[in-house]
Amino acid sequence: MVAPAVSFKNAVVLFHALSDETRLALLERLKGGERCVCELTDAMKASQSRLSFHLKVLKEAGFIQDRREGRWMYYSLNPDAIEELEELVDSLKKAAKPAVSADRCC
Amino acid sequence: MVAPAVSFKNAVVLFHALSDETRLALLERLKGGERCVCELTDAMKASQSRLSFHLKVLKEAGFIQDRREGRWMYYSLNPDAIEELEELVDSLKKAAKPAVSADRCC
DNA sequence: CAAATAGATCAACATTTCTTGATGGGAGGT
DNA sequence: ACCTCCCATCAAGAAATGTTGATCTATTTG
Repeated sequence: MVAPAVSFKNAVVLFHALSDETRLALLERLKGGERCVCELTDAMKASQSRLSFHLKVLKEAGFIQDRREGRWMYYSLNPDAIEELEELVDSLKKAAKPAVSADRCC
Repeated sequence: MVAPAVSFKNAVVLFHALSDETRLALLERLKGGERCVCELTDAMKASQSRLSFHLKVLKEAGFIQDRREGRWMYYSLNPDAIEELEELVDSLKKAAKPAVSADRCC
């Protein structure tokens, strides 16, 4: 048994999290290391609640983690999710037979 | 010059195309080789116009190609797009410095 | 040419996602 | 205790996506 074939649900969550410019920009920032929300709102010119929303999407998809320190929240990348993503993309690559057209259709 | 940093647009299109169960299922099918639309509508139980819509999204993102043969349209995977996707995921991986927290924020 | 078939496209509606501004909660500072 | 700051959350509206059924186009067949 390799893949349930009907559980793309998780993949959908991952890809959806990446299907937004603001969120990709956030990840790009976080590649430089852990950042607190205020730094992020400054850097990208986005309202606080807007960023909070996107950070939540990224967090729920598993791409980032948060850590509280006093009144600041620090966000950082979670390497595990990126690995999971790699595996997904990898499995996409494994096409059975590139050009073999099915015998007959309709 | 490596990346414009403000042109995640293409990445967004790619990831968005993958952020849907129906579309992932379509790609999965196409991994078995070229398929005509009628085969796909049969296999996945989806209305013709719905599939047509999703195939269009995948095509515009570059993941699949179509080829006409008589009155049938055959769709197949486009390896180039998958490679492009791999590069994107790869660039996500290249975090500058994992844990180096920024000095001070707010 | 007419009828039939495969599939794209369109318009209307439903659903989801994003944005904004307001409110709330936890942590420090005084 | 009170005020302030950082941030999450909520509610309402705006915008983007997906669905459905109908129509249109291209192609083949008679």
